[in-house]
Amino acid sequence: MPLPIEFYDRDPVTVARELLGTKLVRERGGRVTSGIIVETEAYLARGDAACHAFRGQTRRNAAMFGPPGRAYVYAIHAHHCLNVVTEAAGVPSAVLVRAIAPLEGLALMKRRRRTRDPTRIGAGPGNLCQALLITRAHNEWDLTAGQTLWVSAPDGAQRFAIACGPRIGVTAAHDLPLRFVVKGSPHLSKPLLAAGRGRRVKKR
DNA sequence: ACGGGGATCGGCT
DNA sequence: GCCGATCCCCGTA
Repeated sequence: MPLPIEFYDRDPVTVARELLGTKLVRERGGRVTSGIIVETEAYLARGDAACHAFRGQTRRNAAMFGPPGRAYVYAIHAHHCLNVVTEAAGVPSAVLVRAIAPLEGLALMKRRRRTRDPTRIGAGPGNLCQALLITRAHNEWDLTAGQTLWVSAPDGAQRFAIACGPRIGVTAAHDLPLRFVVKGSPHLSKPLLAAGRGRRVKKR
């Protein structure tokens, strides 16, 4: 069962934390590939200079201004990144999915990624989109419909620790701990920075 | 029409 | 750490 719209219609920090351990599923031509989400980042509607919506709505970020539970997919260099849109329409927040632990369709994902190492298949937002064949064609896709691309609750109950730290690859608002990971997962895009070990701050 | 930059990745030093 | 690939999008004119 896909997660319902109510799951997404909450603040992005809550959604980012609760997405950990859920299953991201891609179906194509009767074949399923999927993975457990192990790393996310929240992008806030207000006061977050790193958020794509910070300077208002454009054609690129329009999905973030739409209803919750839709995909926001954007291209960067030769890669794609998948976000889930959070909060009500008009409140432009989202959660970036940064890493998955591969689950179903491992052989197919290995072929798409051109690697045999399972820990590198879904490690990174561009990499997981390559593994699951997610492209800009999925921008604004309704993730609650349970077709082609969706998120579902994990099959069984599981316990894990959540850790947080600064977001990857952003210079603005680097002090905010808006990156969330399943502690100790071998599938993370990068190790979590220890407290006090963030990006060097310019001295004066 | 043009120029610059980016929520990345992988390879190299 | 640094750099290049590679391309879409955005701001400016």
